[in-house]
Amino acid sequence: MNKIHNFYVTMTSLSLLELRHLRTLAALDETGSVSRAAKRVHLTQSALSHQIKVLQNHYGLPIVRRQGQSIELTEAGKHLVALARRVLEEIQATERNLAKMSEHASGSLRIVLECHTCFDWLMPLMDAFRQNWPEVELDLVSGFHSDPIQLLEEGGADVVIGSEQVERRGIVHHPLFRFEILAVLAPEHSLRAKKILHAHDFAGETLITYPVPEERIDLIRTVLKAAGVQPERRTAELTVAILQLVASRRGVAALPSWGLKNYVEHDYVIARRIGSQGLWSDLYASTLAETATRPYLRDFLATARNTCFATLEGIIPLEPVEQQAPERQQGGETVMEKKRGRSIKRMNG
Amino acid sequence: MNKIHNFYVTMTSLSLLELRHLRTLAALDETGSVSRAAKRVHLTQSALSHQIKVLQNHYGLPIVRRQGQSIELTEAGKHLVALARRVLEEIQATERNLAKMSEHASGSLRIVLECHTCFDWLMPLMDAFRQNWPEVELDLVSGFHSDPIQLLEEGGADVVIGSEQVERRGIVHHPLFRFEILAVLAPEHSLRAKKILHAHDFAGETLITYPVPEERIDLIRTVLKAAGVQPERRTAELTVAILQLVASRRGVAALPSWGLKNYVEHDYVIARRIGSQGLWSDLYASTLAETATRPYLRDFLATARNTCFATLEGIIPLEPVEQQAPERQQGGETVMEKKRGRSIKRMNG
DNA sequence: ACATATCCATGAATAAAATTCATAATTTCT
DNA sequence: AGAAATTATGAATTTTATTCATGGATATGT
Repeated sequence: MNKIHNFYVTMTSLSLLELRHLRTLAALDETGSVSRAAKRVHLTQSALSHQIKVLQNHYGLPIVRRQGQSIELTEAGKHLVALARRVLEEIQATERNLAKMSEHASGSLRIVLECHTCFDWLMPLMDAFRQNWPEVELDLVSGFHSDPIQLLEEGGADVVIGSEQVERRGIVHHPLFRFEILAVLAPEHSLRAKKILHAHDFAGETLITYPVPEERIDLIRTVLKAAGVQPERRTAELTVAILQLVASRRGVAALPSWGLKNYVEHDYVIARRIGSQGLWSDLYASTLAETATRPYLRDFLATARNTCFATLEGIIPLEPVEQQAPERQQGGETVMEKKRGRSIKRMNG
Repeated sequence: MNKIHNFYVTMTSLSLLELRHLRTLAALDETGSVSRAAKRVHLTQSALSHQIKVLQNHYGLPIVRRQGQSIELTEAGKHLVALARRVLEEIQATERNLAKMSEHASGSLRIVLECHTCFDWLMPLMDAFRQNWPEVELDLVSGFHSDPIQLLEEGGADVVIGSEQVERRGIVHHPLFRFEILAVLAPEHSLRAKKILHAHDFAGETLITYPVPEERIDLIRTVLKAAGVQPERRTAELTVAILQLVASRRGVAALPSWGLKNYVEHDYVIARRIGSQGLWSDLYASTLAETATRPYLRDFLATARNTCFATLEGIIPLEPVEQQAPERQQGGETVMEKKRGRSIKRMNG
C-alpha cells in the first residue's frame, strides 16, 4: 500500500540545531574560549570544536572568530547566543513548573555555609530561589558546627556548602566549582615584589581569617602546617572587615579570587598567588541522598552553578567524579544511577 | 596534574531535553496521535514512543495519556507543548535572521499554481512571507501554462506548486503533503446513499471543475479515463462557485478534502470517497536546483509545511523519497546531497 | 630567542544514543 | 468475536556525538 516512488527529492533539512548547541554557545559566550566552555559543559574541547564547525557549515556563516589566544563571537554567533539565552531560560522555567507538578513543591532548604565568603554569591541566589519556590522554607543555619554533615543526618539542615568531600553513606556531594585562594596584602607590604608567595613568606605575619578553627582554613591546613609555619591569627566576621584590616596593614589574608577583583583594581589591596600552582579549593553542596532527589534542590543547584559561573570570575567547573559504585546492595539509593544523564564518564583514566 | 578523585558524586543531569523532543511534542499536539505525529516528523511510531517514554521517566510525570484510538496530552504535556511552540518559533525567527545575513535576502518568488484549491492556504502564507522577506518580490504567475516546469527553466517563474513529479535535470521537487480528493454532491443527490463512489457512478453526471485541461484533473486522468467514463464538464473559476453549482444540483465535483469541512458540516453539500482506497494526490513545490538553495525559498517551504499541517485537516506528510542517485557525473547539482540532513532514508524497501 | 605552555582544528577511532525492526498488547469498529 | 488500527517494548542496528591523538599556531617566560 502507499507505494513509494523510486527516486530522490530534496528535503531541506530544517534546522539541525539542538539544545546542546545552544548550551555550548552560551558557554562560549560566557567563557570566551573553546576549552573553558568545554569544561563548563563537561565535554572536551574537541567536541565543541566539532559542534562549532557543524553549525558554521549549516548556516554558511562563521560563528566564532579566532582572536589570538581566545575567540570572539561573530555577529551571527551573537544572534545565536541571544537565542540560546532566551530559550534556555524558558526551558528552565517550564522545567521548574513540571517539577512543581511532580511532587509537592514544599519542604525545607536549610543551608550550612562552611565557606564564609560564599555569602557573596549565595545572597542573591537565595533571593531568586525564594521567588521560584515560595513553598520552600529557606534558611541559613547560623553558628559554627564542627561536623556539619552530621547536621544533615540529624535533620538539622538540608545542604552543606563546603569543600570537604568525605565519603559517607547516605550522603551525596554535588560539585559546584573550583576556585583559587589568593593571598591578600596591603599595597605597600614588603612582600609586594614577589609574584608568588610561599609558606615561609607567612612566617612572622599576622593572618586575618574568619573566626573558624584552623582546620577550616585551607592556607593553614594545606600549606602552612606542612611547612611548620604558624603565623599569628586575628579574626573578623565579614569579608570587608578582613580587607579593611589588610589594607590598614594589620596583617595578611587568604581569600577566594572572585571577591577581590574590585579591591585590587582600585589598589585597595594586592593579591598574590600562593605556591607555584596556586592554592585551589573545591566547593561542594552536600545533602542526604534523599534530599538530592527533591526538585527544588536540583533547581537550587542548577541555578547556583549558573549564577556562579556567570558572576564569579576565575572559577572552573568540577568534573563530576563517579563514586566507587557501592558494590552489593546498599539500600534504595538507585536514585542517582537512574536520574543521571548520559554524560557522566571518566575523562582521564 | 589535577588529579581526579576516585569516586562518584551525583551530578544531576540538567535537562536531557532536546529540540528533537520539542518538535515531537508539537507534532503530537497537532496530530493527536503518535503514529500521525511520527509521519509528521519523518520518524517511526516506535521512535516517538521511545522519546515519550524517556521524557516521562525524566520528569516523573505522564505526558500523554492513551485515549482510546488516539492520545491526549496531560497537563505536563501541555506545558511542554507551549514551551515547544515558543521555542521553535524563536528559533525559526533567528534562523531567518541568519539566513538574511548569509546572502542577500533579495530575489524573486514567482509562484505558479497548478492546483487551484491551493489558493486557500497560499494566500495567508504569502501575507506572512511578505512580512518576513520584504526584499523578495513575491508574485503569483497567473494564466494557464501547459508546461509550468518549462517556465522555471525559462526564468519566468520560481516555484511551481503542483502534483507532477517528473524527473528533469536541474529541477528539484520539494514534497509538501498528500491529500484526499473527495467527490462532492448535493445532499439530495441520488448517489447519496453510497459511501464510496466508483468510476461508473460518474457516468451521466456533469462534472464541475476548474477551467483546466482534462489531464490536470486527477479524477478524470486516473479514474474515469481508465474506466472509459466521460462525463460532461462544466467549469468555474472559484471553489465557492463550484460548490454553489454542486449544491444547486448542476453537477458533481471532486475537491480536496480540506476545504470541504465547513460546507459538509452545514449540509450544504455531502462528500464521498472515490474508490475503496480513496483518490489521493501529492503536492510538490518544484524549483530549479539553484533556487532551492536560497534561504528565503527554504523558509517559504518550511512555513508552507508548518501552516498547512496546522491548518489543513486530513493531509499527511510525504516521505522525502530519494532520487535514484544520478550515477556518473551529472553536473553540479551536489546541492541536495550536501544540504540535506541526516534523516533521508528509505522507510520501506 | 628558544623552549614551553596554551589553545584551537582536524581526521580517525570509539562510544553513546537514537532509531528501526519485529512483535506484543490494547483498544475500537464492524 | 474478529479485524483493523494504535501504542508499547526489547533487541538489533544505524547514526551521531564525542573522545583520542595530533599538528599548527599563538603567546609566555626565562
